[in-house]
Amino acid sequence: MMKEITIYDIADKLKISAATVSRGLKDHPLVNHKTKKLIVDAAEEMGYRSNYMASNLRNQKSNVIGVIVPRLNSSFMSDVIAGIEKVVNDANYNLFISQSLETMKKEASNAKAMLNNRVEGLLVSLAYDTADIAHFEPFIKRKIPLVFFDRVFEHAACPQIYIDNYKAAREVTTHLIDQGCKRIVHITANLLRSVYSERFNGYKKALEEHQLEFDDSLLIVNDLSSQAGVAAAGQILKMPVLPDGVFVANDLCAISCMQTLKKHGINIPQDIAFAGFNNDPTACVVEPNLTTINYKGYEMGEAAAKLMVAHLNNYDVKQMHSVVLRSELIIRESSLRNKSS
Amino acid sequence: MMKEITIYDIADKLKISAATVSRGLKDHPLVNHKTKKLIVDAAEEMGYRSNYMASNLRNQKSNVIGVIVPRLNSSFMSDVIAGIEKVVNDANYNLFISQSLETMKKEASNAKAMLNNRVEGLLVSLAYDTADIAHFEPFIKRKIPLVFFDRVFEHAACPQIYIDNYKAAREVTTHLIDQGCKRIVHITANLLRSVYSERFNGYKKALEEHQLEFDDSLLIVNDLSSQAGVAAAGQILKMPVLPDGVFVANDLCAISCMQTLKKHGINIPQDIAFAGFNNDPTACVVEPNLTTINYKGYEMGEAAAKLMVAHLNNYDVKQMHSVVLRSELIIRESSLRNKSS
DNA sequence: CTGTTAGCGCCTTCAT
DNA sequence: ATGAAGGCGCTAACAG
Repeated sequence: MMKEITIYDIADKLKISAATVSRGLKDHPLVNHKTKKLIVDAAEEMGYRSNYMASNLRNQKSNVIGVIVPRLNSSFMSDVIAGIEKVVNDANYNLFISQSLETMKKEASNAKAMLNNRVEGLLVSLAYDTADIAHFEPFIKRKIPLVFFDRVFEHAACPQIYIDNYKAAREVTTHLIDQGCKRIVHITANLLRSVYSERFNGYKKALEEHQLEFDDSLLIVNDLSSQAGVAAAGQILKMPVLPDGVFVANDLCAISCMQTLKKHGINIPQDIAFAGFNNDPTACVVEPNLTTINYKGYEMGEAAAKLMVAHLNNYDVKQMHSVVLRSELIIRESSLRNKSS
Repeated sequence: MMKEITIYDIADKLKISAATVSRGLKDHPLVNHKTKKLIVDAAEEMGYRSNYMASNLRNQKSNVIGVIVPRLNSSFMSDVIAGIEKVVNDANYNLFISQSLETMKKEASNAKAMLNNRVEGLLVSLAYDTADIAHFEPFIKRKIPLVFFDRVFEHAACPQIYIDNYKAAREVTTHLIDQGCKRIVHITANLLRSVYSERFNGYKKALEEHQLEFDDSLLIVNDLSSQAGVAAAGQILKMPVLPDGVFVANDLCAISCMQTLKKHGINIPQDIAFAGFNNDPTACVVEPNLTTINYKGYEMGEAAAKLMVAHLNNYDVKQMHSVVLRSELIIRESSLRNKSS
C-alpha cells in the first residue's frame, strides 16, 4: 500500500499550516490567492487526494444517500435508479444501493446497515410483504429524511412519490368496459401494498359505476411474475364462464398470460381484451400491442431524489411534501374491439 | 439532531473503559463473557449504533466497492447490477454506483470521486467513447483492484469478466449462412469497444469461411439505440441490392429495425433473416421471435463481484484472473428459413 | 490572512 | 481481562 499524501505533507512542503492547506483546498474566502495557487499546485504535483473518511467524520456527515428497493432488475426499477443516480450524482452525493429481494427481513437488515453507515437520507420502495415500518423508525426518530416512492407507506413524517393508482386503474377498467367487456378479471399482487390495493379499488369502482358485479372469482392474486402469468392463464381457461377482459397490475405478467391464452386458441382482443400496467418496453413489441398505463420510472427516481437533495441542502426551510406524478392510459390493440375509441 | 450514543457513553454508564466496550462490541477473544453481555445489552438499550465513519477512518478502509457503468437502465445492465449487489451485500460491503452516461469525461469524474471516497475496489464497464484508461491509472498505481466486465479493456493489472464475443458472433453469422443468407448486413456500435470489434471480427470470419465477400457497404455503425434501428432500416431499404440477412449487435436495435422493415412490407425471415445479441426479454415477445445470443447479466455481475470480494478478503494470496462466461446461440423464428436447423 | 488547538469516534498497541 | 493513551486526517473555532 503506497503512502497517501495528507494535508500535513503539503503543509510541510510549503512551510505553512495544515489549516491553511485545508482552507486553500476548498474555496474558503479568507485565503490569499497566491498561497491558494501554491497549495493547489502542490497538491496536484504530490498526487494528493482528499480523505473523505476523515472529513466525513469531522463534519459528521457521510455525503451518502441510501436506496432500498425490492429488486434492481426490472425495467421500471432500473429507470428509477437511473433517475436517482443522475440527481444524486449531480448534487455531489454518493449512492448506497441495496435490494430487499421482496422480503421484509432483508429490508430491515439493509435499513440497519444504512443507518450504521450514517446515510443522510433514505429512499425506499417497499418489499411485497412488508407489513409495518418499525425497521424505519430509527430514521424517523433521528429525523433522517425518509422518502417512499412507488410502493409507498402512509406515515406523517414521510413524503411519498407515487402515481394515482386508483385513478389509473379506474381509467383502464372503464376503457375495457367501453370496449364491451362485461366480465373483467383482475390479476394483481399482495393487496398489502397500496399500489395494488389502489389499483384493485379503482377497478372495482369502475365496475360499480357501470353496474357490473364484482365477485371474488374475478380476482387472481399472485406475484405478477412471468410464470405467474402462465399459471393465471391456466386458471382463466378453467373458469366455468370465460371472462371477456383481463386487467393485470403489471405488463410482465399480462404479457405472459396473454401469450399463453393465445396459444390456447383465445383471440385477443376479440375473445378477451387485455390491459396491463407500467408500459414496459415489451408492451409495444408483443402482438397485439398491449394497452397499459404509462408512467416514467426515470422521472419518479428524479423526483424522489430531487426532493431529498433539496431537503438536505436546506434542511430547516424546505418542507418536504408528497408528489403525485402523472400517468396516462395508452390504448393499443390488445383492448381495441370497436371503433368508438 | 439527536445526540448519538458513543462507546464512551456506554463506558461511562458501565464504569469501564471505552477500549473494553470497543472490544466487547466485536468478538474480541479477550473479554469476559459477562462484561461482554453487559456491554451488548447496554448498547442495545441505549440505542447505540456504531459509527462507521470513525471506524473506517481508524481502520483506513471504507468497506465500499465502486461500480461505474455506462447506463443503469438497460435490461442487461440492471441484471448485472442486481448480481453485483447480491454478492457485495452478502459480503458486508457497500456499493457505490454511478453511471458514465456513455461519456469518457463523466467516467473520469466518477472515477475520481470513487478514488477520493476510498473505494476498496472498482468494477467498470466502459463508456462508448473511452479511448484510454488514464483516468483509472491512480487505482492501478495504488493497487486498488480494478475489474472490467462486459465492456472490457486490455491491461495486465486488470482482470476481465466477459464472454467470447468473437465466437458468439461467428456462430450467429454461420447460422444465418446455414439458413441460406448470402448477403448479411452487420449493425454495430463504436468499434473502439472490444465487445463490438470482436463481434465484427467473428462476423467477418464466418463470411470468410463460407467464401462470402465482406465489403463496407454491409456495415452500419450507430449507437444501437431503438431510434438507430429505425434509421438503419431506412438505410437498408435504400440499398441497391437488399440483404437477405441482418445481424445486429444488440436486441434493442435489432427489434426496432426488424419491425420497421416489416412495416415496409419486408417478410421476416423469408426476405431478410434477423439475429440480435443479448437475449433481451423483448426478444421472445417480438414476432417473429428473435434469434439471439444469450448470456446472463446477473451471472456476469456475480462473477465480477465474487472475484473482487475474494480478492479483498485475501489480498496477497489470491491471484485475480479473467473469467470468460458462457454464451449460447438461441435460434428463434426470425432466422429460421428451412428445416435443416 | 494564517497559525494553534482541539476534537469527530473508534481501535490498537502497550502497560497493568 | 481491562485501562490509558495516541492517532487516523481533517476542519472549525479562536487567536493573532
